Amino acid sequence: MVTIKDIAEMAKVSRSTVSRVLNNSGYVSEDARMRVEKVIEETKYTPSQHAKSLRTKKTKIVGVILPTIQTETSSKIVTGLGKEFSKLGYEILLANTNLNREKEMEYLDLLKVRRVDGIVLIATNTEPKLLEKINEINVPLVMVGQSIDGVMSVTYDDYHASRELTSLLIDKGHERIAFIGVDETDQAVGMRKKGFLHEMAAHQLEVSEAWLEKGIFDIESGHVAIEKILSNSRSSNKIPTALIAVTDRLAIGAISYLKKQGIHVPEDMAVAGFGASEIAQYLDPPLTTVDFQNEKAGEQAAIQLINYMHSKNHSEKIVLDYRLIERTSI
Amino acid sequence: MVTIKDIAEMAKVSRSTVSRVLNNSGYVSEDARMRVEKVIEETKYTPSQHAKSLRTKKTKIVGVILPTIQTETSSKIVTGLGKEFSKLGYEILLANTNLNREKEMEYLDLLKVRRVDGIVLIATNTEPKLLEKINEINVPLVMVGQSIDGVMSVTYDDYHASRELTSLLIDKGHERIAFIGVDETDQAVGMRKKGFLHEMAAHQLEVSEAWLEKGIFDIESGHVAIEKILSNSRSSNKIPTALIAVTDRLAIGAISYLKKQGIHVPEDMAVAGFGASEIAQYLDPPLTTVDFQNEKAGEQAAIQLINYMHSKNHSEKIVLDYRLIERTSI
DNA sequence: CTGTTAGCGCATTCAA
DNA sequence: TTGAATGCGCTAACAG
Repeated sequence: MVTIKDIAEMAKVSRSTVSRVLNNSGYVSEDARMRVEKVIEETKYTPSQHAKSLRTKKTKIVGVILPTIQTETSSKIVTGLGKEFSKLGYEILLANTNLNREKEMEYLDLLKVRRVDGIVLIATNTEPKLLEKINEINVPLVMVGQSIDGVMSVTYDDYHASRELTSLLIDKGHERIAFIGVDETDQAVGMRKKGFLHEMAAHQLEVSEAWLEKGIFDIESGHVAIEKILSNSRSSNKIPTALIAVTDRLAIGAISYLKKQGIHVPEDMAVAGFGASEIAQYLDPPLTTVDFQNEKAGEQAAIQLINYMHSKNHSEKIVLDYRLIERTSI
Repeated sequence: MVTIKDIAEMAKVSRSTVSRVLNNSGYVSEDARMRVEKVIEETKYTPSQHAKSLRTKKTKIVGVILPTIQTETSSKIVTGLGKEFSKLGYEILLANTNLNREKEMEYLDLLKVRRVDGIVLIATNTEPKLLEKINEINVPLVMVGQSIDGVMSVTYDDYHASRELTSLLIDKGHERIAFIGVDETDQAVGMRKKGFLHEMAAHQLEVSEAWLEKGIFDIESGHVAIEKILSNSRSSNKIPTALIAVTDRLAIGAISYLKKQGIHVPEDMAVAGFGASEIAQYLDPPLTTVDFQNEKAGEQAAIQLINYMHSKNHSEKIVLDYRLIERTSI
């Protein structure tokens, strides 16, 4: 591999001069610059970013830890991150935990070893051990989707979005509303449940335990959850007339089951989700959902991290706006 | 930042010894090892991968260039790649071109600058300029989804999958089949069209130009394409009874339009796609599609690249099997 | 405007 | 079993 030394010799200048033309820094005579550029062109020389990083202490790499890349949420966030980071010449080192929480910790260490300039953590929990590790590695870090005290973050307004969605359903005359949530260690998504419960309470509407189920983040579990809800509530004869699922995928799974059972959406049961997945509008019926602007979240997180790394002004916590998308599934 | 030198001093040994315990190489007395490990633990020392790379000429990073992360195809491939690479301690540097072809070239250079050990290119074209650049940078590289002579690759059997799908439709009595393709520079997807045309020809079935349209890789353009096909063919009174779209998303867009027009699927028009997207089975009606096993493609590509990098046996070209998934949309 | 020098953090001879 | 010395490829004073 050809190095800066080779270029220097071939162009009959010193390595410093080559470095100068490489980085456009300091004075270089037109003559010298030309010679150097010519040699670089001829040899197809590409400087080693590693050697450079070793000197400058900047890698221009940011690590992105995520639970899975196979959701629209994650991929949109990553797209947003990429847009902003690439503007400044940062590249993304991907750390996919595949929903394995221990790996979240491992990757934090690993990214430190890689000397990334910063880390974006698309987290699924807010356990104390996580905060501990974050402090230990001492690398600029921003969380997306979850929030911990003392850590920069970009989050969604899950709570109010959920209240508003619930309110919308109530306005439409629904009094028995079912809810499919997820594991409670996900605090952010937990706020969707809280918002739902509060809004119901605010309207003096009771929520039966029979209407509350949990799924994981796939379509199939939406299917399973609504099945349980129906069987739970059939005995009490209090069958819900509406359903809120914390993700579009859960909602899709639920709708699929309902259709198979001959239960019409929205006539027999209104259904709404969260996430504004691309597919939502093409479903039959089109799905009511909440747009959390994931791509924008990614962009904001990138900007926030960049500002921090460059010690510019940066906000500690950013809470993004949401947008209710009402469609005919309710 | 604490370095190997600090550790050496604190443990009262030389840097070489620290290096030895770090890499488990050479002889180290139990006593010395203990002291070093203790200090490492206390100081939370993490060795710099950059300095290490500079010496060893190995970065343990592979670059992945892709057109967009926001498709199931890409994200599944990346998941597959991640699985295999992480087993060997390789990390993934993500290079998202956002469908910008010039960036494909730029990233090839950039990854060279980063001294990645290898590159996975999820390509959308096979232009000569691309091959030129690949040869120029001279970094181990494997393509996924497309194939060029002299470049390692993992591809799908687009051609036969398409023929088989077409054949299935013909068996079901369809004689007028429409086809939504994409830009022809995508050779791989182009084979799906070729397979379709060949199978039709093999059955002496004519294909009207009016039934051939193109979309891009989103749902909306499926919508638009089928609209055109219908208006094209209405005049000739040869309205197709079936439709093949080269991706599930195109098919979904088409179905959405058909439903709005009161055209029933599959009674009035059978519809099939490619890609086996997760959503396909939950559609109404469930979509017939072709599973190309993208995650496996990612795994295979990773294995292939790793073998090449370690100069083990590796196959030049891998063609993956497909699986036809027949559902009630046809 | 340019070259000399030093050193980033580490692995790897070579001697001891 | 250990340490001293060297250099990976580059940037950044500093002196000229």
